[in-house]
Amino acid sequence: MSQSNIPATFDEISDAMRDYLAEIYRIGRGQLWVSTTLIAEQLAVSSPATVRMVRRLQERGLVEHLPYKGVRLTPDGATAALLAIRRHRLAERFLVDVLHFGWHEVHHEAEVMQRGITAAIEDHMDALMGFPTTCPHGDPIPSKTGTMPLLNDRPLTVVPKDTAGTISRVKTREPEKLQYLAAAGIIPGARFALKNRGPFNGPLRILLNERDEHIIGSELAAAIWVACDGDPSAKSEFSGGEDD
Amino acid sequence: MSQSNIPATFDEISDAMRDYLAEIYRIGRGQLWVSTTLIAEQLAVSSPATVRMVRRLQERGLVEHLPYKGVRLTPDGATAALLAIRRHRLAERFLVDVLHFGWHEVHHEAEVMQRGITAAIEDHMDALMGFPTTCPHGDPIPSKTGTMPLLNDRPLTVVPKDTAGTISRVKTREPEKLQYLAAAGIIPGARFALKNRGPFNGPLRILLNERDEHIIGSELAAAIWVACDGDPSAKSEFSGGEDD
DNA sequence: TTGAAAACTTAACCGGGGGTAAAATCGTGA
DNA sequence: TCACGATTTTACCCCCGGTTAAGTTTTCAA
Repeated sequence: MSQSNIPATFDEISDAMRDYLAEIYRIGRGQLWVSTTLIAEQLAVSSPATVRMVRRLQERGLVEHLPYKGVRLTPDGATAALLAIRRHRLAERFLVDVLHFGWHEVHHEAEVMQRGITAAIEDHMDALMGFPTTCPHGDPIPSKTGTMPLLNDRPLTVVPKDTAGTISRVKTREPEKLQYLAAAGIIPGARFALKNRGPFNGPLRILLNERDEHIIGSELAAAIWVACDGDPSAKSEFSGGEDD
Repeated sequence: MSQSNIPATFDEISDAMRDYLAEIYRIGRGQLWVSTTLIAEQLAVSSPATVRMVRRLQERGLVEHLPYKGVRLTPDGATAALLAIRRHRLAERFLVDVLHFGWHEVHHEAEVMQRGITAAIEDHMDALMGFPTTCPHGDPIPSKTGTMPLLNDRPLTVVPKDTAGTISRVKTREPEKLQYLAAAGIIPGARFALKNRGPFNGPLRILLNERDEHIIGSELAAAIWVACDGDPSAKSEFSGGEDD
């Protein structure tokens, strides 16, 4: 019963509510208590707006709120959040694959585009693209039933020297960084091998696709997440993702 | 100056305002005085809601309102209306050509989809489809500068016997009719020749694409608009279109 | 331990967009 | 010409989602 009314909830709430839920999921990875002020900052609205919205979401049973402590998604809230994130990531994928946008410009466009996606349009987009499993930046696309595939990946910055694997995600929204990375070929799916690591968070030297060598500063490296060869391919505590 | 601020106006108004402007254009073909009650009926809202919106649009210089007489678009209002209609018809075309919807189901979907179209997305969609000039039902798509191409066509019901030409538009939103017509091949672009006309608004007999014969009742025929061979190819007082 | 700063919430207000009920106006037939 | 019915507008109400200003509560450092 809780299973069957899940899509109903999603359709009955406003775009703004979906935005808040998705942001709460993003910040707290679907589980943690999240501060209202942080939500407000991320959504670029005032704190009072957030507090009032949190109360509305609580009345609908989508979040729990402990005043002065934080907000946490209920199971229903998490499902709604995941369906919202699904639309966003599908939209990003669509903008890149079908409408030929650059991956650095899709975040904002997708935010607007989301509002124009009905269930039917979502299904047609999904089918046209062959049921993609990730957004252009590598973040997994939640299923239609509201479950998030888990990736077992980590930031390049914590990978030991002489490890090889595959670029899994690029966790930044900054267009300049995204453009630079795309030009360098550092995109999800590319093969990498970590050759060297400078001291004190120094630059990393990687071999890309067994061909090109790149030197990457730590700021950029922190945005690059990778799946290392030999690691099991699921279950990660970083599953939620910071972007999108 | 009035030319250059036209897109600015369009971006500064709400989705609801665009809906009202498009509806006023549709009813009055961009020129006539339109009753607030009629607008309300078409948009399925109350009269007071319409009157209040008309006041807002007037404050922005997009309509003129003579109380108890009616509403008329200003040049700026007409331009904004045409840009809204452009988005709607592009969305319909996109849903049919790219997302493989049936033409009978796109009207409502396009209404929602409109809200998610930015200027950039509009341009990419337009280019991907090769800059289409009509929506799937044959209505012309206004240009980016807000001008409506004129079609010189008329309802099949007023065409004389033994005339040949091309189906130009199908002016109905009823899914059943649209499905029937599509199955019969009566779609914009198809060739027709009017063979016979029954008395007293009786059924019409047409030859389609020089191959198939169809008998069409007057109700259906009223929805079929055609361009007859030999007619000049522009300038029509029916230019605005009743649907979409 | 306590008091100031920071974090968070409440209160009060605004505009957009929807509704109903009642008043105003228009047009027309007696 | 005048009164009645239909059309249209005004007056008030609702909720949503945003704001700033003014409290609370918590935290942290002296």
